[in-house]
Amino acid sequence: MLDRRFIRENPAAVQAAVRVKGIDLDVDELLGLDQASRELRREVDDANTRRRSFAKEFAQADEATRERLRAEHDEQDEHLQKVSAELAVVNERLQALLLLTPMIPWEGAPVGPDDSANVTIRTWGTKPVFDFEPKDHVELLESRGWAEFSRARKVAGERAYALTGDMVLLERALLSYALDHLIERGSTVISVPAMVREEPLIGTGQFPAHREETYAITADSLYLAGTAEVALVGLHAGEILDARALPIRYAGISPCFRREAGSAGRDVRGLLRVHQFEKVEQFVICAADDDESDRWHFELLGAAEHLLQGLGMHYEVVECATGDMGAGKYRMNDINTWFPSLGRFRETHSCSSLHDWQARRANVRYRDADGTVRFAYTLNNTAIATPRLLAALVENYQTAEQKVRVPEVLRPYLGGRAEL
RNA sequence: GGUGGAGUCGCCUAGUGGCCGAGGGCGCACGCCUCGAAAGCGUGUGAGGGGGCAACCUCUCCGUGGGUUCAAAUCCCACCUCCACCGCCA
Repeated sequence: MLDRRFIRENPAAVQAAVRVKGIDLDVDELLGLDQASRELRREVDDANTRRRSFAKEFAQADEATRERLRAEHDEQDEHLQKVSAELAVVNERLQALLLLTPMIPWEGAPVGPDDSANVTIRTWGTKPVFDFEPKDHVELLESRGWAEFSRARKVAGERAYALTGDMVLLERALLSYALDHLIERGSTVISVPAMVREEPLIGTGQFPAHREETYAITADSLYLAGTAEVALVGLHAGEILDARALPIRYAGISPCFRREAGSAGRDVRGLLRVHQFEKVEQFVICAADDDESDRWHFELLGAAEHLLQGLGMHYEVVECATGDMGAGKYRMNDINTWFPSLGRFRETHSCSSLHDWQARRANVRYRDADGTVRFAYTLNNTAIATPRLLAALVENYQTAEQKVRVPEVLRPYLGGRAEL
């Protein structure tokens, strides 16, 4: 969400952002509503001023005068009611449009409608070379008895899965590896609610634009969050933080739920796109400073790369295009990890800077050293999302004997085992 | 699921219809005092919006949303959260 004043003063920049991000938003309507809202507000304010002085007068009047005043009041009150109602209508529509306003993207972001316009900015490592016919993760897991797919789908429908035996341990190892590394880098580990209210979903930006991607628990007016980010933003919603408390750095772990409504029929096989997964998410709330935000962006990205390098996984980092990054993002870098079975990279991480777009929605502020209250900046990045990364891992580390070699960094979490 | 209590400007608190357009204390900031500090004294100290070149004027917010009233922190209704107890329970 953008600042109303900013929109008023920079309509062309907002228009441009709407265009390159492919947002369905009528900026002219927004500007008109902003103007109308301010005019009506002025009228309501004036009416309230009169109402208040009227009450004073009434309190001091004698009974006869009061009778006369009551009649006057009805007229005034009617006007106030009418204007207030008009203002409420305008504000409701205005707020709905404001929630759709996009962050102005970084000027270096490739302009394009979707991820086809993303640009690879570096790659790390090399493709694994196999002297046998490698299996994809589904074949491998099934042949080793490491997963249940059709049985799980009997229980929970399409995209459901159950990990078995060593796969459970390997997944847990991946998560532990990520948590331990993020602690070392200075984050606070935190496990957060996966069931959340509507407010934090609006706060992060999932709602209203992506409502259909979220599971609703209607009986309790709760939703299943698609990422720990929702709770992490929500934790500090409405707060005015002390500048000395910043940056706040979290490593949040939670189950994540996604309806994948927009991807129906795609990647239905295996573990690539599932409705329920586990994720360690990096999240930062920092001061409203572009340079500082950039530093954290690369710190988060660096942490994710470090984890992948430790695992010895071949990956590429891409600069995401304006149409791919989402409304709230200032800048987004995805990391795509190599999947031998696909013969290509596939998104496993996403690092985003949102500047104050998210903090403004969630009302996360801080008091600067000079006493000024500002909206904070927020950033987030995947550390480990599994089972997608787990699938990549087993595909990359499979042997001719259908075993899986364990990367050095994970062995401490698996009782020192070098092979599964 | 049930019963009872509570939610006020960072923290604690006063406030049961108009004097609240919210008082006090703590904390914090600045000043005086001091060689320096502490103590003491003094001054200031919530957020958001609108108008004005400006000093300034003005509106909204006492958990949230409605309602009653000329007038609501205060009365009524619903909800949220916290605390205590009862029931159930991994």
